[in-house]
Amino acid sequence: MASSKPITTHLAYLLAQANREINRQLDARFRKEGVPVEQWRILKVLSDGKGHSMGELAEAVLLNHPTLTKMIDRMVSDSLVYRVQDADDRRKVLMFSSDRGKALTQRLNSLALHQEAFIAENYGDKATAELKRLLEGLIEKAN
Amino acid sequence: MASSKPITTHLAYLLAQANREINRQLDARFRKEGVPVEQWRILKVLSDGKGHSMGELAEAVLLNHPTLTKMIDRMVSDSLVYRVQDADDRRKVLMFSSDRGKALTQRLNSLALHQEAFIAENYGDKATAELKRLLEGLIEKAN
DNA sequence: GGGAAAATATTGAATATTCAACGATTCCCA
DNA sequence: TGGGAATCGTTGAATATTCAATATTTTCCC
Repeated sequence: MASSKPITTHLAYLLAQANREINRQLDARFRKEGVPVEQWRILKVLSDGKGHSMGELAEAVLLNHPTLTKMIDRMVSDSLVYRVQDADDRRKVLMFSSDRGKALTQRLNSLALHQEAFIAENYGDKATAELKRLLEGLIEKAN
Repeated sequence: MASSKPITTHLAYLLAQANREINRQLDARFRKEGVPVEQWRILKVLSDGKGHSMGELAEAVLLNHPTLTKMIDRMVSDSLVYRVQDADDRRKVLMFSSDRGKALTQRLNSLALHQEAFIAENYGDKATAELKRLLEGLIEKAN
Protein backbone atom coordinates (compact mmCIF):
# COMPACT_ATOMS: atom_id res chain seq x y z
CA MET A 1 0.00 0.00 0.00
CA ALA A 2 2.91 2.29 0.76
CA SER A 3 4.17 2.41 -2.81
CA SER A 4 1.64 2.82 -5.59
CA LYS A 5 2.38 2.41 -9.25
CA PRO A 6 4.60 5.11 -10.78
CA ILE A 7 2.99 8.22 -12.10
CA THR A 8 4.19 7.53 -15.63
CA THR A 9 1.79 4.61 -15.84
CA HIS A 10 -1.31 6.71 -15.27
CA LEU A 11 -3.39 7.54 -18.31
CA ALA A 12 -3.94 11.07 -17.03
CA TYR A 13 -0.20 11.60 -16.85
CA LEU A 14 0.55 10.13 -20.26
CA LEU A 15 -2.11 12.32 -21.81
CA ALA A 16 -0.72 15.41 -20.10
CA GLN A 17 2.80 14.61 -21.21
CA ALA A 18 1.90 13.84 -24.80
CA ASN A 19 -0.30 16.89 -25.02
CA ARG A 20 2.39 19.11 -23.59
CA GLU A 21 5.00 17.87 -26.01
CA ILE A 22 2.90 18.00 -29.15
CA ASN A 23 1.52 21.37 -28.22
CA ARG A 24 4.97 22.70 -27.57
CA GLN A 25 6.11 21.58 -30.99
CA LEU A 26 3.13 23.14 -32.67
CA ASP A 27 3.69 26.34 -30.76
CA ALA A 28 7.27 26.39 -31.97
CA ARG A 29 6.06 26.23 -35.54
CA PHE A 30 3.55 29.00 -34.91
CA ARG A 31 6.22 31.18 -33.28
CA LYS A 32 6.98 32.65 -36.69
CA GLU A 33 3.46 34.07 -36.84
CA GLY A 34 3.43 35.04 -33.18
CA VAL A 35 0.14 33.28 -32.54
CA PRO A 36 -0.69 30.87 -29.72
CA VAL A 37 -2.27 27.53 -30.57
CA GLU A 38 -5.60 28.63 -29.10
CA GLN A 39 -5.90 31.43 -31.62
CA TRP A 40 -5.33 29.01 -34.43
CA ARG A 41 -8.18 26.89 -33.09
CA ILE A 42 -10.42 29.92 -32.94
CA LEU A 43 -9.52 31.03 -36.44
CA LYS A 44 -9.98 27.54 -37.78
CA VAL A 45 -13.44 27.19 -36.28
CA LEU A 46 -14.40 30.58 -37.68
CA SER A 47 -13.05 29.73 -41.10
CA ASP A 48 -16.42 28.33 -42.16
CA GLY A 49 -17.58 31.94 -42.29
CA LYS A 50 -20.78 31.10 -40.49
CA GLY A 51 -20.62 33.20 -37.34
CA HIS A 52 -20.21 31.36 -34.06
CA SER A 53 -21.41 32.47 -30.65
CA MET A 54 -18.96 32.83 -27.80
CA GLY A 55 -20.45 29.81 -26.07
CA GLU A 56 -20.05 27.61 -29.12
CA LEU A 57 -16.53 28.83 -29.63
CA ALA A 58 -15.51 28.32 -26.03
CA GLU A 59 -16.69 24.75 -26.26
CA ALA A 60 -15.00 24.12 -29.58
CA VAL A 61 -11.63 25.59 -28.71
CA LEU A 62 -11.43 24.14 -25.19
CA LEU A 63 -11.40 27.48 -23.38
CA ASN A 64 -13.76 28.70 -20.69
CA HIS A 65 -15.84 31.79 -21.26
CA PRO A 66 -13.90 34.54 -19.55
CA THR A 67 -10.62 33.33 -20.99
CA LEU A 68 -12.11 33.27 -24.45
CA THR A 69 -13.60 36.74 -24.07
CA LYS A 70 -10.21 38.17 -23.25
CA MET A 71 -8.44 36.30 -25.99
CA ILE A 72 -11.03 37.51 -28.46
CA ASP A 73 -10.44 41.06 -27.20
CA ARG A 74 -6.79 40.69 -28.20
CA MET A 75 -7.68 39.21 -31.56
CA VAL A 76 -10.09 42.05 -32.24
CA SER A 77 -7.28 44.50 -31.44
CA ASP A 78 -5.15 42.63 -33.96
CA SER A 79 -7.97 42.84 -36.52
CA LEU A 80 -8.11 39.07 -36.88
CA VAL A 81 -11.77 38.67 -35.91
CA TYR A 82 -14.79 40.84 -35.24
CA ARG A 83 -17.97 40.72 -33.20
CA VAL A 84 -21.52 41.03 -34.50
CA GLN A 85 -24.52 41.05 -32.23
CA ASP A 86 -26.88 38.21 -33.13
CA ALA A 87 -30.10 39.73 -34.44
CA ASP A 88 -32.17 36.67 -33.53
CA ASP A 89 -30.95 36.42 -29.96
CA ARG A 90 -29.48 39.63 -28.74
CA ARG A 91 -27.77 38.00 -25.78
CA LYS A 92 -25.45 36.36 -28.24
CA VAL A 93 -22.42 37.70 -30.00
CA LEU A 94 -21.44 36.12 -33.29
CA MET A 95 -17.78 35.95 -34.13
CA PHE A 96 -16.37 36.22 -37.64
CA SER A 97 -12.93 36.04 -39.12
CA SER A 98 -11.63 39.11 -40.94
CA ASP A 99 -9.77 38.91 -44.24
CA ARG A 100 -6.56 39.33 -42.32
CA GLY A 101 -7.67 36.51 -40.04
CA LYS A 102 -8.46 34.29 -42.99
CA ALA A 103 -5.09 34.86 -44.55
CA LEU A 104 -3.39 34.04 -41.28
CA THR A 105 -5.55 30.94 -40.89
CA GLN A 106 -4.24 29.56 -44.14
CA ARG A 107 -0.65 30.09 -43.15
CA LEU A 108 -1.29 28.43 -39.77
CA ASN A 109 -3.15 25.53 -41.37
CA SER A 110 -0.18 24.92 -43.54
CA LEU A 111 2.18 24.90 -40.55
CA ALA A 112 -0.15 22.54 -38.68
CA LEU A 113 -0.35 20.17 -41.62
CA HIS A 114 3.42 20.07 -41.77
CA GLN A 115 3.48 19.05 -38.15
CA GLU A 116 0.93 16.32 -38.73
CA ALA A 117 2.96 15.05 -41.63
CA PHE A 118 6.09 15.12 -39.53
CA ILE A 119 4.44 13.12 -36.77
CA ALA A 120 2.96 10.60 -39.17
CA GLU A 121 6.37 10.13 -40.69
CA ASN A 122 8.28 9.68 -37.45
CA TYR A 123 5.71 7.83 -35.49
CA GLY A 124 4.11 5.87 -38.27
CA ASP A 125 0.90 6.32 -40.24
CA LYS A 126 -0.66 3.28 -38.73
CA ALA A 127 0.10 4.18 -35.13
CA THR A 128 -1.01 7.76 -35.62
CA ALA A 129 -4.34 6.74 -37.09
CA GLU A 130 -4.89 4.19 -34.35
CA LEU A 131 -4.02 6.71 -31.65
CA LYS A 132 -6.50 9.18 -33.07
CA ARG A 133 -9.18 6.55 -33.19
CA LEU A 134 -8.62 5.61 -29.56
CA LEU A 135 -8.57 9.22 -28.44
CA GLU A 136 -11.86 9.87 -30.20
CA GLY A 137 -13.35 6.91 -28.43
CA LEU A 138 -12.09 8.04 -25.06
CA ILE A 139 -13.42 11.55 -25.58
CA GLU A 140 -16.79 10.21 -26.55
CA LYS A 141 -17.03 7.95 -23.51
CA ALA A 142 -15.78 10.65 -21.22
CA ASN A 143 -18.61 13.03 -22.06
CA MET B 1 -7.20 25.07 -50.32
CA ALA B 2 -9.81 27.40 -48.82
CA SER B 3 -11.21 24.77 -46.46
CA SER B 4 -8.78 22.56 -44.58
CA LYS B 5 -9.70 19.50 -42.59
CA PRO B 6 -11.69 20.16 -39.42
CA ILE B 7 -9.84 20.86 -36.22
CA THR B 8 -11.28 17.80 -34.54
CA THR B 9 -9.22 15.60 -36.83
CA HIS B 10 -5.88 17.00 -35.69
CA LEU B 11 -3.87 14.90 -33.28
CA ALA B 12 -2.88 18.00 -31.32
CA TYR B 13 -6.53 18.85 -30.80
CA LEU B 14 -7.60 15.35 -29.83
CA LEU B 15 -4.82 15.19 -27.29
CA ALA B 16 -5.78 18.55 -25.84
CA GLN B 17 -9.42 17.55 -25.62
CA ALA B 18 -8.79 14.16 -24.05
CA ASN B 19 -6.28 15.62 -21.64
CA ARG B 20 -8.66 18.38 -20.62
CA GLU B 21 -11.50 15.98 -20.00
CA ILE B 22 -9.56 13.38 -18.05
CA ASN B 23 -7.80 16.04 -16.05
CA ARG B 24 -11.05 17.71 -15.24
CA GLN B 25 -12.50 14.46 -13.95
CA LEU B 26 -9.46 13.77 -11.86
CA ASP B 27 -9.59 17.29 -10.48
CA ALA B 28 -13.21 16.74 -9.52
CA ARG B 29 -12.21 13.70 -7.51
CA PHE B 30 -9.40 15.64 -5.85
CA ARG B 31 -11.72 18.52 -5.01
CA LYS B 32 -12.53 16.84 -1.73
CA GLU B 33 -8.90 17.19 -0.69
CA GLY B 34 -8.57 20.66 -2.15
CA VAL B 35 -5.46 19.74 -4.10
CA PRO B 36 -4.73 20.38 -7.79
CA VAL B 37 -3.53 17.52 -9.96
CA GLU B 38 -0.04 19.00 -10.17
CA GLN B 39 0.41 18.71 -6.43
CA TRP B 40 -0.54 15.07 -6.57
CA ARG B 41 2.13 14.53 -9.19
CA ILE B 42 4.69 16.26 -7.02
CA LEU B 43 3.72 14.28 -3.94
CA LYS B 44 3.75 11.06 -5.89
CA VAL B 45 7.23 11.65 -7.25
CA LEU B 46 8.45 12.52 -3.77
CA SER B 47 6.86 9.45 -2.26
CA ASP B 48 10.01 7.42 -2.87
CA GLY B 49 11.50 9.42 0.00
CA LYS B 50 14.70 9.99 -1.92
CA GLY B 51 14.91 13.74 -2.20
CA HIS B 52 14.50 15.23 -5.67
CA SER B 53 15.98 18.45 -6.96
CA MET B 54 13.72 21.15 -8.32
CA GLY B 55 14.98 20.52 -11.83
CA GLU B 56 14.21 16.83 -11.67
CA LEU B 57 10.80 17.54 -10.21
CA ALA B 58 9.93 20.18 -12.77
CA GLU B 59 10.72 17.70 -15.52
CA ALA B 60 8.81 14.89 -13.87
CA VAL B 61 5.67 16.82 -13.09
CA LEU B 62 5.50 18.73 -16.37
CA LEU B 63 5.88 22.19 -14.88
CA ASN B 64 8.48 24.78 -15.69
CA HIS B 65 10.84 26.00 -13.04
CA PRO B 66 9.30 29.22 -11.80
CA THR B 67 5.84 27.69 -11.71
CA LEU B 68 7.13 24.79 -9.70
CA THR B 69 9.00 27.05 -7.29
CA LYS B 70 5.82 28.93 -6.50
CA MET B 71 3.73 25.82 -6.20
CA ILE B 72 6.30 24.35 -3.82
CA ASP B 73 6.14 27.56 -1.81
CA ARG B 74 2.45 26.94 -1.30
CA MET B 75 2.98 23.31 -0.43
CA VAL B 76 5.63 24.27 2.10
CA SER B 77 3.13 26.68 3.65
CA ASP B 78 0.69 23.80 3.85
CA SER B 79 3.38 21.62 5.46
CA LEU B 80 3.13 19.01 2.72
CA VAL B 81 6.77 19.14 1.65
CA TYR B 82 10.03 20.68 2.77
CA ARG B 83 13.28 21.87 1.26
CA VAL B 84 16.77 20.67 2.13
CA GLN B 85 19.89 22.14 0.62
CA ASP B 86 21.89 19.46 -1.15
CA ALA B 87 25.17 19.03 0.69
CA ASP B 88 26.95 17.67 -2.38
CA ASP B 89 25.92 20.44 -4.72
CA ARG B 90 24.85 23.50 -2.86
CA ARG B 91 23.15 25.01 -5.87
CA LYS B 92 20.55 22.33 -5.57
CA VAL B 93 17.57 22.06 -3.30
CA LEU B 94 16.26 18.62 -2.46
CA MET B 95 12.55 18.23 -1.90
CA PHE B 96 11.00 15.81 0.55
CA SER B 97 7.48 14.90 1.48
CA SER B 98 6.41 15.48 5.08
CA ASP B 99 4.36 12.97 7.04
CA ARG B 100 1.31 15.07 6.35
CA GLY B 101 2.25 15.02 2.67
CA LYS B 102 2.65 11.26 2.70
CA ALA B 103 -0.73 10.72 4.29
CA LEU B 104 -2.32 12.99 1.68
CA THR B 105 -0.48 11.17 -1.08
CA GLN B 106 -2.09 7.91 -0.11
CA ARG B 107 -5.55 9.39 -0.13
CA LEU B 108 -4.89 10.96 -3.54
CA ASN B 109 -3.43 7.74 -4.92
CA SER B 110 -6.57 5.98 -3.94
CA LEU B 111 -8.75 8.56 -5.67
CA ALA B 112 -6.58 8.36 -8.78
CA LEU B 113 -6.78 4.59 -8.86
CA HIS B 114 -10.54 4.79 -8.66
CA GLN B 115 -10.53 7.01 -11.67
CA GLU B 116 -8.29 4.65 -13.59
CA ALA B 117 -10.58 1.80 -12.71
CA PHE B 118 -13.59 3.82 -13.80
CA ILE B 119 -12.00 4.59 -17.15
CA ALA B 120 -10.91 1.02 -17.73
CA GLU B 121 -14.43 -0.11 -17.01
CA ASN B 122 -16.22 2.38 -19.25
CA TYR B 123 -13.76 2.53 -22.05
CA GLY B 124 -12.50 -1.02 -21.97
CA ASP B 125 -9.38 -2.64 -20.56
CA LYS B 126 -8.06 -3.47 -23.96
CA ALA B 127 -8.54 -0.01 -25.42
CA THR B 128 -7.07 1.67 -22.35
CA ALA B 129 -3.96 -0.48 -22.42
CA GLU B 130 -3.54 0.07 -26.13
CA LEU B 131 -4.00 3.81 -25.76
CA LYS B 132 -1.35 3.95 -23.07
CA ARG B 133 1.02 1.97 -25.22
CA LEU B 134 0.56 4.32 -28.15
CA LEU B 135 0.95 7.40 -26.00
CA GLU B 136 4.19 6.07 -24.58
CA GLY B 137 5.44 5.50 -28.09
CA LEU B 138 4.49 8.97 -29.18
CA ILE B 139 6.15 10.57 -26.18
CA GLU B 140 9.31 8.63 -26.82
CA LYS B 141 9.46 9.63 -30.48
CA ALA B 142 8.61 13.22 -29.70
CA ASN B 143 11.62 13.72 -27.47
C1' DG C 1 -49.18 39.04 -20.47
C1' DG C 2 -46.14 39.40 -16.54
C1' DG C 3 -42.65 38.12 -13.70
C1' DA C 4 -39.43 34.60 -12.13
C1' DA C 5 -35.85 31.68 -13.92
C1' DA C 6 -32.44 30.53 -17.31
C1' DA C 7 -29.05 31.62 -20.79
C1' DT C 8 -25.40 34.55 -22.67
C1' DA C 9 -21.42 37.33 -22.51
C1' DT C 10 -18.59 40.46 -20.01
C1' DT C 11 -16.15 42.58 -16.09
C1' DG C 12 -13.10 43.20 -12.00
C1' DA C 13 -10.59 41.22 -8.35
C1' DA C 14 -7.88 37.44 -6.98
C1' DT C 15 -4.81 34.09 -8.36
C1' DA C 16 -1.47 31.73 -11.28
C1' DT C 17 1.86 31.46 -14.88
C1' DT C 18 5.52 33.03 -17.68
C1' DC C 19 9.61 35.65 -19.16
C1' DA C 20 13.81 37.73 -18.32
C1' DA C 21 17.15 38.81 -15.08
C1' DC C 22 19.70 37.68 -11.04
C1' DG C 23 22.69 35.44 -7.28
C1' DA C 24 24.98 31.52 -5.91
C1' DT C 25 27.60 27.52 -6.87
C1' DT C 26 30.07 24.32 -9.66
C1' DC C 27 32.44 22.91 -13.82
C1' DC C 28 35.93 23.16 -17.21
C1' DC C 29 40.21 23.86 -19.07
C1' DA C 30 44.06 26.78 -20.32
C1' DT D 1 44.95 27.30 -9.97
C1' DG D 2 42.16 31.09 -11.81
C1' DG D 3 38.55 32.71 -14.10
C1' DG D 4 35.00 32.45 -17.56
C1' DA D 5 31.07 29.60 -18.75
C1' DA D 6 27.44 26.66 -17.41
C1' DT D 7 23.99 25.03 -14.05
C1' DC D 8 20.53 25.60 -10.49
C1' DG D 9 16.95 27.79 -8.22
C1' DT D 10 14.51 32.00 -7.14
C1' DT D 11 12.55 36.58 -7.80
C1' DG D 12 9.88 40.51 -9.70
C1' DA D 13 7.35 42.42 -13.33
C1' DA D 14 4.34 41.51 -16.99
C1' DT D 15 0.85 38.70 -18.62
C1' DA D 16 -2.87 35.37 -18.51
C1' DT D 17 -6.42 32.72 -16.30
C1' DT D 18 -10.06 31.89 -13.15
C1' DC D 19 -13.92 32.74 -9.95
C1' DA D 20 -17.75 35.26 -8.58
C1' DA D 21 -20.70 38.81 -9.60
C1' DT D 22 -23.11 41.57 -13.02
C1' DA D 23 -25.98 43.26 -17.00
C1' DT D 24 -28.77 42.04 -20.64
C1' DT D 25 -31.94 39.30 -23.14
C1' DT D 26 -34.85 35.40 -23.70
C1' DT D 27 -37.68 31.55 -22.12
C1' DC D 28 -41.01 29.49 -19.40
C1' DC D 29 -45.25 28.96 -17.33
C1' DC D 30 -49.12 30.24 -14.42
